[in-house]
Amino acid sequence: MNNNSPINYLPVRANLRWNRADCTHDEVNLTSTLTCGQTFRWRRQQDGAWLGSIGCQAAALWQPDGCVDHFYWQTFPTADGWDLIAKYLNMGINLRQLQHQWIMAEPLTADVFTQHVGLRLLRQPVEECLYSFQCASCNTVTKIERSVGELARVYGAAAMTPWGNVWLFPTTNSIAHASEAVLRTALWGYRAPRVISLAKIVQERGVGWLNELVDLPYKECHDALTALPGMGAKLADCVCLFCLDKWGAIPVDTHVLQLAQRLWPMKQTGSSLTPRVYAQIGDSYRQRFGAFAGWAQQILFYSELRRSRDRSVAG
DNA sequence: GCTTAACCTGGACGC
DNA sequence: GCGTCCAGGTTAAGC
Repeated sequence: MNNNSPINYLPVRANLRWNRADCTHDEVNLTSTLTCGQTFRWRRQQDGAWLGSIGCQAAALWQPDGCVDHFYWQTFPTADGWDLIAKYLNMGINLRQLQHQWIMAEPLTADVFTQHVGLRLLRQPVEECLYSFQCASCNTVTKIERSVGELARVYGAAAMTPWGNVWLFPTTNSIAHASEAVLRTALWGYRAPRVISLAKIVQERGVGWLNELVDLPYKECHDALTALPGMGAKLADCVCLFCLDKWGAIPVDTHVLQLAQRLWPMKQTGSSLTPRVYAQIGDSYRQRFGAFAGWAQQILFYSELRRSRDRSVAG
């Protein structure tokens, strides 16, 4: 059975009791949401369940193929952690209404938004996002997934689930004490010393410092993050957008740059992603899509990522 | 303020 | 089988 097969029977596991979540006004497409490049550690099991972790809990999610108005969930080891799931999936944000506004504002993107209904932005634990994206530089999504998975397997704690152990993301303390040699063998390469140094600095300031960034305005939050070693504008925007509720943040990478240049050619922008071009691209998204521009950007990014994958498969 | 090179590594691709 | 290129970036040096 491959992972693309339609699986429309709720997985049955010993001692597992699924909870159902109805989401009439805040649709969810689990597959696109968990594979759109904002997180790297959710794995689809053979029975169709998605298995991953959120902070210090493991979680299982399941949804019939093609369905976006409900899904099933459970958490481990503490069962029935709906608050955790709801916060993680940003339930309460009316995505359909947003997409309607985006299409009205930018009809060129209508096809993309109607193809990807239910792709939601996650609200991830800051530590996982901060350290995972350290691995993204000059890398492929497949290799980032492997590297981050190895980091968790070696330095994370295990949580038991009916599918077996799930490795929780390591704490700042664990990463600060990690071995550079071990991380290098886990495909982190030259990024290994960077992530360890970053963890040491966060450890000195206290992890609370990271979480308190959510209270700052976007600009101050971004400046605080880019002041950290190894954190450029793009990674800081990833953390702002995926963890700290800065929904107007636009992480501009090669894909986002190409997409913007194709959709909205700008006289000034060159092919290099200089700070000026970076700011121009971000502004062009915010002008079109408003306060939730980061949500719109993620859907457009996912579409561009799939386009680029399809091109490479087609040769 | 812009460009360039260095930093790791494995998969894809051409030969 | 082998060589080359490229991939969600950051940083520092040189111009």
